[in-house]
Amino acid sequence: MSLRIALLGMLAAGGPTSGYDLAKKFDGSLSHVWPARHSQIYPELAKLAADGHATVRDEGSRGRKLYELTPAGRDFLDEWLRSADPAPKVRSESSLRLFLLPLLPPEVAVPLLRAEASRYAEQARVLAAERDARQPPDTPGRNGWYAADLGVRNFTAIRDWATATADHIEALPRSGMDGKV
Amino acid sequence: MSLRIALLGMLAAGGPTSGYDLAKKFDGSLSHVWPARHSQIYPELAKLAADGHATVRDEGSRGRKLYELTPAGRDFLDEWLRSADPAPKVRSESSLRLFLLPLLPPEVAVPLLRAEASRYAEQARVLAAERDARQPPDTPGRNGWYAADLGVRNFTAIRDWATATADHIEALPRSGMDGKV
DNA sequence: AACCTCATGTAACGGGTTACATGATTTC
DNA sequence: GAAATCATGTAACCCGTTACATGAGGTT
Repeated sequence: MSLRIALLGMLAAGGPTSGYDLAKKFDGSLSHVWPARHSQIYPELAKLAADGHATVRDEGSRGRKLYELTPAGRDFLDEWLRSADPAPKVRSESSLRLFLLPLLPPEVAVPLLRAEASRYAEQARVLAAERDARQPPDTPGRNGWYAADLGVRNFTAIRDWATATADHIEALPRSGMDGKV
Repeated sequence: MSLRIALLGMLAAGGPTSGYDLAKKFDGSLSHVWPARHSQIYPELAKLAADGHATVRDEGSRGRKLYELTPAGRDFLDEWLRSADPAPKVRSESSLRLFLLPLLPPEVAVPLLRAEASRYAEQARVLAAERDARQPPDTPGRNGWYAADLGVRNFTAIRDWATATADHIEALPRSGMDGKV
């Protein structure tokens, strides 16, 4: 379901869009939330059209197809957004790694945590620049300012955790057990 | 790969464990990072044993099998933790929803954002209590304090975003366009 | 005896990734 | 005219979810 929602959302936010351009969004801002490849996007767009949630508005050059959201698609999207799933699923390989890094011996874990901290700081910096390039929206939902702001806050929180955790491990008295077990 | 890593990590952190008990962890703290069901865990544990990354140390009553990490499994885990993937994948249905909420008309979006803010505040509160019940570890990697702390920071960041976004939308001058487009 | 929890497994299906495949247009 | 980019699609495989299935041991 989520891929469908993400596609409808992009069509709602950006107007008529081709599969090719949607794929670029899924490789950019959306990649931090719900990544997808063109091989998945094209078939899903076809299903969207079959279900009446989108229509092909134009066929441009090179076989380019512009998909447009239908009222039914918009309703479907709105309904999904209104009804909160109490236990939505998260699957994050990066958090899994952060989760487990403290298992390594301190002299290995600390530098890795510091490296992660600066990677996330950098990602936050880049996203913040993107966010600030767009000015804060005066029509809500337009132009992805809020989405970028969410990303910045997430990256910053992770950077803070990595720094605090590295500091904390570093401050521990050395034991002989090397963090094994 | 990630399921395997998560299993090895849990075996590294908790010593010999049964599939049944591992499944409970994947339903608890790990559910925010890498959820998994027993139907996926049991076959993967069998593969782990087949690949020499874990062994069945004991068979208890009721067919209970205690899996133990082997040195090869530990090496495999360490190697994975040391080598950072520059673009690790995240898939989060909840963030997707937050991402798209500002598409709704302000009078709908603002209450939903406030509801999300209090849900995340509550989640942060619960996790913080769990974290503080365990004291900060004096052996790194033990007892999941760092993991819980990461969760708290994430939830808090999202709550802050939802609040700030609701405030921001609320402060906008009313336009006639209802956030559609 | 009935019921609950512990404990492990399998099978069918759906969603996602990687790789394969093709052709049109633009740029050098 | 060669190469890069635009643009769409399909197929095989892997991973994850839901549902089905079974039995042991403890509780009332």
